[in-house]
Amino acid sequence: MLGKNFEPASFEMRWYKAQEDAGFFRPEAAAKDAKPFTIVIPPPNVTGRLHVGHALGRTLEDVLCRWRRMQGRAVLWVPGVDHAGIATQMVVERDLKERTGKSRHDIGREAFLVLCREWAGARRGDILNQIRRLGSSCDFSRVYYTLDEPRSKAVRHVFTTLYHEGLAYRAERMVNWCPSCATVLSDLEVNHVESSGHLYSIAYPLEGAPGELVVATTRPETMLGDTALAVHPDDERYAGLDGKRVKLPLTGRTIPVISDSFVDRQFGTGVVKVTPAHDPNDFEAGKRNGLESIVVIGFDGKMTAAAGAAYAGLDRFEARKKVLRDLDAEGLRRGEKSHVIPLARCQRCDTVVEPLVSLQWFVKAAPLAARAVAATDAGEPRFVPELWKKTYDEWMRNIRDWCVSRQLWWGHEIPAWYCPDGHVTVPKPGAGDPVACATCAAGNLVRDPDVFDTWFSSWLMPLSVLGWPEKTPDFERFYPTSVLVTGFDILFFWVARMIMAGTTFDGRAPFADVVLHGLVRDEKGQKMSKTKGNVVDPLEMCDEFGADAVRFTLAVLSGTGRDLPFGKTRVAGYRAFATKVWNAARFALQMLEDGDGGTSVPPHAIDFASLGTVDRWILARLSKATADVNAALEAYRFDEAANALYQFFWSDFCDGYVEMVKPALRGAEVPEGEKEKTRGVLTRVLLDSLALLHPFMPFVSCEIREALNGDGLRLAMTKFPEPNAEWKDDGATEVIVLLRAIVTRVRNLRAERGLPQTEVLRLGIELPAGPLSKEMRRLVPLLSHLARLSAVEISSSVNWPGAHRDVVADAGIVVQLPKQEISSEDEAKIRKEIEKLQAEAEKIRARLADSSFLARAPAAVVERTKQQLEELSERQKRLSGNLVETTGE
RNA sequence: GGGAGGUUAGCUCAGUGGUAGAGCGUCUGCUUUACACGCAGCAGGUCAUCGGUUCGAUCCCGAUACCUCCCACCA
Repeated sequence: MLGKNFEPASFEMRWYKAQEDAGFFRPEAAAKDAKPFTIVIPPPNVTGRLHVGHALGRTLEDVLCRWRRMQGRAVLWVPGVDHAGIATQMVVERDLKERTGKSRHDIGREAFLVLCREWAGARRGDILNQIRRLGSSCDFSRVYYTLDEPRSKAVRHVFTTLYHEGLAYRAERMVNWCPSCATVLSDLEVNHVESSGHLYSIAYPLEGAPGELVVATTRPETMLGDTALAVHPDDERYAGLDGKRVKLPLTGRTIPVISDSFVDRQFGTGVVKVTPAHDPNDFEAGKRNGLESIVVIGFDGKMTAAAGAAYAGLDRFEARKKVLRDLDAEGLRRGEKSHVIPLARCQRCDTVVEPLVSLQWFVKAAPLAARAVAATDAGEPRFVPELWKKTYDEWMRNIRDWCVSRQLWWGHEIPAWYCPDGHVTVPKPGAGDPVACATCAAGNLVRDPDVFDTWFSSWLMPLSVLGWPEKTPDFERFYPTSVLVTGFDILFFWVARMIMAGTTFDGRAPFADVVLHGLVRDEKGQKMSKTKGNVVDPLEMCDEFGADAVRFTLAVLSGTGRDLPFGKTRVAGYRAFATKVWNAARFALQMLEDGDGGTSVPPHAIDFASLGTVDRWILARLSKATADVNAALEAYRFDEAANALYQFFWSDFCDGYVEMVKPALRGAEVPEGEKEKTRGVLTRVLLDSLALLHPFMPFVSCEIREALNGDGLRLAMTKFPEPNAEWKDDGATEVIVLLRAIVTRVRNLRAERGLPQTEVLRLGIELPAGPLSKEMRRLVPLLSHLARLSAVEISSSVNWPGAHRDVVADAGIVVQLPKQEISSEDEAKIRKEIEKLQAEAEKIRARLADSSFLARAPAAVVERTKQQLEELSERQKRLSGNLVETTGE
């Protein structure tokens, strides 16, 4: 029996545990020869707490997994956790500092790694339990961790393979350096933010001649490392300057003027200062022109000794101020103006990234991208929604090499060794650590102190999670995976790279489909952020409204564009739906009890043809809803599936069927056999609805089913409903639709005329003789009950003088109202309605008078248009009649 | 600078080449023995603007305006 109040917290976790304990979440629960369905969870960071973005992804994945599982597939949904290199290291470092005041350098690498391992170990279970709280049916016997042994093997295998194929290389390049994180970053980890800055004009006096060259720069502090000025070769303003020298202010050095076509003559003065050590453009220009490179900013973001004694040790931004002051003092400033500059900032700590030259490991991306694009062009994987393929293609086309080394301690160590002479030794795939240099056979090798970018383990995910490069049984059976569900924000970081890895190392795309969902925002559409204080905690929402409601809400919202406006009021709205389901079940239980004193369930076998109209109608609707839900899920339209369910259950089942069936179930005069049949249908519709609902609401569906037939647990493994071709009855549908429309019109009329809802009326329905009229006549008692009618007359024409006349669908209706006179207000309303109908009719008449319309439009459309006109005219005529008669005009 | 997307009811958004939809909200009635997290009903939209294609356009095409987002080493 279900309690009067719907309290999800009282049963949700109980059902989760029962399902997990029963082993349902393991693929072994399915038949041996079942077709696999595989999803790998995008691993949340160990340091993190589950946020709404995760909740969305896990919900959509769980809907798919539970749905496929009910269809009999061998579902493997692998959960996992990411070691999150830089994020974890920073958290542990901060914690260490707070506790002991020490830095990681104070305690050393080994001791620090111990702390990281402890930290991650302590956190790992939390995030997994948070995933459980949502109801996610992952196979927790197969949890992966991106820094565990199998994953390390895969990482090493991939890197060594790439190296020996010439696709991984070590090079000195200008890279993105974060002085605060003290590591290099890949291009993707840098955000370009437009910010207002200044463009400063600085004079460089000519050497050995009067005059000066004025350059415009946004970074005056780098001038200390200038090794040339550059002008465009075709710029007449500066013709003949090539080869001359200028004095570099503040340094005492002189530098040459060179010509190079990379200079934009339109920008600034057309003269560019060249700082090969601190600007990517200048780095290239320096190489082209054989210029010296002077490093004046160090990896700590402070000026180096090479910047001169006056500046050494100064922070780069302090140095900028001092350079400007000093230039002022020397009278070499030539003005400044505001200038919008795209500043590169560290994604993690927001520090301004410094372009610096450094020796790092890179992966040659173009060949990998080519393989990936070849696969996606062939539809492997398919993008959902498709438009993301464009973005992906665009990025792939312009892909640049991936810097994969990081100057961190926490992560996968790079399997590269160096001998005293600096030769690089990378073992062959599958080989152990080298003992001697591959080039010179020297013995004392030193391992590269750096670790890999976290994404360098993530991009192997579907492969490594299933045991690759070993040919494990799981890999053989479950790879490639079925679908990847994730946010579009990591399309490049992760999705694109996984496709590259899959197509390169295995030859197949790692998943058949990739579903990219939007980003969850707050209810007003604002981005959630701690500083704004608008962060919604999905776990708190689960506690307050139930995980079922949270999941349903996320599923419904997932269809909307790029943003999902999520918040309390919305979740509360869908909790109301869960409550509705709960109460409908309580009603059904009462009805079933009334039958023979216990909650026995009538046999499932339903003899469709022998059923009453209402029963046939709801089964037809159920079949349709079932088809819609299945089709929507096939297309990853979670919103459509959820809405179809919501609409069917609430409008058709509760508001329609249940209300129509009450008199039949309660009426003393109804034969027990009929009641029994209806109880059978009621039960069947409810059970099927629970099954349809289960992927979205895996808890309340079980709880109710348990009360209904004592078999709640098995719901997770019950066959997912299929549309039933036999449950189709257009006649029943037509008459019920008409009946409901008539009921609405009568109720509406009462409200319009200010009659109490309890006022009993007489109704005439004008229908031509035929099956519809016959069916309707059979439903008179039901109609009378629903619309509160004292008498109903059905015939091809009903002539009740003074009665109100109207049209509903194809039927004319005639209502005897107690008050003949209508208020002026109502009269105005009717007149307005008539005017609307007239205008509409005019438009249609014009269309029908148009010879080209008649000639070119399909016959069916013309026919329908004519019908429309008739209906409009009929309704207009009837409504007008009401006015004439009642006002005596 | 390059690219993608958006503009539909008060709000958040679906949607279709042939008389505009949902949820929430507003309003009006209702203790109708499953449910006020409810029932019943009403109201509310020249589908951003201007052109074009079409018998017909909210939907297709082009332009404009405004808004988002992504990518990008030009001082």
